[in-house]
Amino acid sequence: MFEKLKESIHEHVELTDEEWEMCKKSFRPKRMLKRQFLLQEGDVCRDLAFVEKGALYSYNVDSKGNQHVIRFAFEGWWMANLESFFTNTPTRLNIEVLENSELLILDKANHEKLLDELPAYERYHRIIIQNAYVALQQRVENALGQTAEEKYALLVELSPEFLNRVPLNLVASYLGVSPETLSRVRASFRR
Amino acid sequence: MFEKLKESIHEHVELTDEEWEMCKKSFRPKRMLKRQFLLQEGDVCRDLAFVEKGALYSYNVDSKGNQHVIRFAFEGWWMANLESFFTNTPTRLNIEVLENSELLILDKANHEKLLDELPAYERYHRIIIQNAYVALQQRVENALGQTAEEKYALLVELSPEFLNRVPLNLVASYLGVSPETLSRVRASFRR
DNA sequence: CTGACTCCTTGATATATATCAAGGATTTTT
DNA sequence: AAAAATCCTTGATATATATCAAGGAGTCAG
Repeated sequence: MFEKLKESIHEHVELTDEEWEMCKKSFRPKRMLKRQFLLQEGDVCRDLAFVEKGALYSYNVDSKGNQHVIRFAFEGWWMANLESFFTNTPTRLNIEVLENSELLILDKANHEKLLDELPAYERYHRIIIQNAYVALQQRVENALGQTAEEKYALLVELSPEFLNRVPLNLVASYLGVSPETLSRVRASFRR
Repeated sequence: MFEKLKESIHEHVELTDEEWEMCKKSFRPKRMLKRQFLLQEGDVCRDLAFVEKGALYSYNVDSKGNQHVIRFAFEGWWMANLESFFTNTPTRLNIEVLENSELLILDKANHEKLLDELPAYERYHRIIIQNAYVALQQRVENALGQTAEEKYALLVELSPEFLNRVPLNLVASYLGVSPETLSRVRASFRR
């Protein structure tokens, strides 16, 4: 139930057994079904979610009602809307369950307690957020000035796992192209 | 010479006078002129740069030779390529000086020393990177599914200071539109 | 098992933006 | 002071992609 979390933490920092126990106790397991919302637009994000099993995605809805996927999260990944979480403001993003999932939920009070009491957790969290920043910057780099075909080629190269687990209309949205355009690009790749 | 840095740190954490002295000593002041490179594609990024005065921007160059601006940095901001910095791999980004600048340079060894020896610095750095992540995510949200006009409107609302200090061809690049399109959008805003 | 729903693709057409070209104003360099 | 370079805008044309429409295959719910 905490395997992936333990693995993730140990990949970056070392915890004593007591520290690990304290850490574990701070999380609340939560099972969610496909299509359920972890977070909805207008709410304040009060938790960080770690994905033990399953998949989530975050998206916003524009003024015309179109969804735009910001991010996916699979096993071993964290998901939240950090802006809302840190500033206590209503979120503009929705977080929805893509596959039935087992999550570990860390609320703000426990997060801050761990930051105060476990220096290793502060370091772990800094590293996680650094890595998230780097991934997001790569996403920006891969989008600017690229054609739909170039975007798809980069996705195939860097994150082929998306294509196995995510419906293509969500992949298209994540890339910033229409589902029809993505279909045409995929067809041209098969030639 | 360290005013903005002190201000930035004190905005988030408290340092004793000794801690501040230790911190100050870790930075190396550097003056740079407009058009000089702080970092060039292919090099490994070995420093973090804090902007005391002036402006920088980072960009990549695509296969057709077009520049795509990823980020600007003004007084009080940090600039680096974090991917290269953390992984010791050659950078795909260039960092160039937009206005004559006074920078405070923190190399990796000093950065890690501060992380190890000053818990307040680790906390400060975590907060800085969190804020950077939030800003970058907002950039992604403001780009997906938006027309050129919507992108410009959001920029005017959220970062009007860019328009005062940055040539419009770089603003256009940052927004992912051509300079001509940006001109047309601006003309329609004046009506 | 059947009907409803979801997912994906393809064709036809519309459109937002890129590209190419040109010129004027301002700034920088000599 | 003059020449060169940079910055910005506008006009004309090209094109990548969106949009609308339709249909087939697979999955899910009843």
